[in-house]
Amino acid sequence: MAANSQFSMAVHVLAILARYKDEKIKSEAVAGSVNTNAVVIRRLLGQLSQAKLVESQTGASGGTRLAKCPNQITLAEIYKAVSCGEVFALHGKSPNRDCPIGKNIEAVLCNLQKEIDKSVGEKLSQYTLQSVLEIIEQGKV
Amino acid sequence: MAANSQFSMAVHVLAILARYKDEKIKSEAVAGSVNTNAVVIRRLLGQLSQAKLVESQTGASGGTRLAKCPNQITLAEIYKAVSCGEVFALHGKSPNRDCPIGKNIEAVLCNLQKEIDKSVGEKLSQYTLQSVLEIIEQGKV
DNA sequence: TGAAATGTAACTACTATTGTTACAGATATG
DNA sequence: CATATCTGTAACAATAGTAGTTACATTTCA
Repeated sequence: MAANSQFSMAVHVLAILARYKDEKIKSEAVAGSVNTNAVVIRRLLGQLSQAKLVESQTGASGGTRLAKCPNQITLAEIYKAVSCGEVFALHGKSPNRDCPIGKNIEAVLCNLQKEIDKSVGEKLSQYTLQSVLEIIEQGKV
Repeated sequence: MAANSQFSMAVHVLAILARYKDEKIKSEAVAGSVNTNAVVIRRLLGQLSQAKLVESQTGASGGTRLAKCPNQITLAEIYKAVSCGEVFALHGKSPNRDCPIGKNIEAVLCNLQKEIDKSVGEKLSQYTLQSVLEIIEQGKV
């Protein structure tokens, strides 16, 4: 259970907030749907809050709600907010610069990485939270 | 150093094999360029061998060479061969099916995951090992 | 036969994620 | 104002995946 599922959880959490967007939702309630611990949810909400996607209120009768309309939040923003990192990682250690390949491979891979990330971002921006919610509520995929 | 850099290493390794494609290269030599241990390279070559991208020969004067021409190997094949997994992971625990969102979110995310993976695959198939090698050898990116 | 190479198992070290407990701080409400 | 309630966050354990390393069986050439 070490694979990064923050994006999945984030979409789940935001879909709940979108579904009940006139209410402030408690982290405990969200945790019940996601089936995890409330602290895990609050950690995630912290990232989404920094990205200005949600607003939280502390204290009694506090909770969290969306900071923007569901149709103004794209999946790309969510992905970026939880910074899942890159699709693939570069070398841990630097390649040997005495080798003609090792000398230049990093720059090439780095550019490729950017290109892939951009491509993922473009695909994800085709969906808004609203559109995802609608698909979920229709119950058909 | 826990991030998955197998794809990066695989491209590096295959670029070397492509650069010297008339010779059998020893894992020790490849490890020298990648700046890692020869066993790490052999593990990687094992995956590439299963994907029929390389051929290895055991024994004295053994080594590894490409099983196909560099212009017949796309980065998508390489990515698939080292199975970096998906761009994002689904929930670890199953969501609560008593919640209208939790009930359907998995199917939606699963479909989205497939779509993103397909999009990455399409982008990666735009590049062949040959084209990457040329970029590397030009020394400019 | 022996040297040299791959293939692979086993182990350690490191890192990231998740889950959990604990508690400080904020706030609505009686 | 006092208290119950909720968020924010620190600290720690458990789990798992990657990389690095050692060791050794197996294969093959000379």
